Amino acid sequence: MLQAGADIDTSETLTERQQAVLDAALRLLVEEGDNLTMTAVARRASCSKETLYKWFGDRDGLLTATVQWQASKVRVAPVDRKGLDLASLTASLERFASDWLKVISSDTSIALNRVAVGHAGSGKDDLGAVVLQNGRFALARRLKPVLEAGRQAGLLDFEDAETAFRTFFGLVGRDVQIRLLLGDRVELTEATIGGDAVRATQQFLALFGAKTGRRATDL
Amino acid sequence: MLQAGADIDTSETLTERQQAVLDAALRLLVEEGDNLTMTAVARRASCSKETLYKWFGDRDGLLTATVQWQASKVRVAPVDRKGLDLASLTASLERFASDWLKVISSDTSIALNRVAVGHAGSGKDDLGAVVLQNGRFALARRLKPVLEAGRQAGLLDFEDAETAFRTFFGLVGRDVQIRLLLGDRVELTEATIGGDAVRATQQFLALFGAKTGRRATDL
DNA sequence: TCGGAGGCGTACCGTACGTTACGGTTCGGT
DNA sequence: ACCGAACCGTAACGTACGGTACGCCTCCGA
Repeated sequence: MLQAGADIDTSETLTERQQAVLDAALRLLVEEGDNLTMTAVARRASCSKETLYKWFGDRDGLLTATVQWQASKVRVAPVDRKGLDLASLTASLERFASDWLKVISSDTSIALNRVAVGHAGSGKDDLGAVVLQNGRFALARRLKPVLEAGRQAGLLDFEDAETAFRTFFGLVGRDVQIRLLLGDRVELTEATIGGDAVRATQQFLALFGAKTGRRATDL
Repeated sequence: MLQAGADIDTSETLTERQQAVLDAALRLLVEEGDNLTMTAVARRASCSKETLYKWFGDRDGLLTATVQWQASKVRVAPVDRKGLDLASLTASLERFASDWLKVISSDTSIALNRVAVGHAGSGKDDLGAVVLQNGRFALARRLKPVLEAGRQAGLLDFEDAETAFRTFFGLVGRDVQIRLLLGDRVELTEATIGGDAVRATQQFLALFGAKTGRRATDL
């Protein structure tokens, strides 16, 4: 399952300067992809290579630090589940879907996923694990409580929250992420994202909504 | 949309020997990922580097040739749509889902997608386009006629075949592909694949099936 | 005022790898 | 038997880049 300690805080023990360096590295990563050089990072960050190596060990260390730094920036607050009715549940789901689509279509997410996928092949570091933890698994951790609350409120009907989540994930993402990663220019405006969010939510409610007392299957 | 001439036949104008070389390169690609060297390919294929460069130009040429060679091997026959009823439609959809899951979880597919994703960042070649054409878009081309036939037979109800296909795609794949690409060890046995195939098909039919005259939304 | 720590810039080293060059060998055609 | 083309194996070249060493500057505490 590869959940091995990949979500350590790591947000602190980073001085201002180091964060600035990592931001520069991140920007460069978005522009250049995995073929960014230590020299380029040093130049962009206006620091010396020696400092890079002292702080981050080696190239892989810098990369993982960069990925974790970006991950630590997107921590969001959990949703409140008081007074849950169908409208608020729907709104929550739509918001999750919309946020998620915005994230995976952002330049930095695409760049980060690209390098992580590339590195996942020859397992020198665990960039893939880090990205997974702060991407797909973080989303699950945040969404599952909402789903459980919806079930307890009698609005949703499912047996396994994990399965329900994965279906929602599929309905929202569809082919978007792989197409973006492979370089396809998918047009994702605010409008289409919003439309996809409500569509996915409606489809999810059609499959797992409990109000009619009938559902498709959950197997 | 990036459909630019990426599905040229390219299956011929390849001598036996060249195909063997590409097979060796493919095997090496699965083992080593994108950090395979020309020397390694030459050694594995028992040919000289000079030959590699004469045949394929440069490293990128060899890589694209390899990807296209693999793509040309998976051409499958279209499904027959005579005598379509709910049972046969269901079977077709389940078969598509099952085949698709088997493909994306195969070692070679994962390796190919990894290098394509990696190369999609710095666009020197169009590996991403090739993979996309022979992956996601090829599946769409094969599945859409089935969906259309299902609609004409009064079994399915949707407005846009593309949208319906993308939903099916999402229901089948969910988070599997990105997790595999990122190095997560997803357990995909024959049994789970089969189960996922029927689950996705049932969910799809629940959303787009026309028999009850009611569908969720198609937006 | 001074000394040392931290950090910048840069030159340098070693190596891996893409690419080229070259001698030797096989093989089909004449 | 001979010629040339295709090809194998390998050596060699050039370069890019990861990693290190060093000189100099700045700042800060004593």
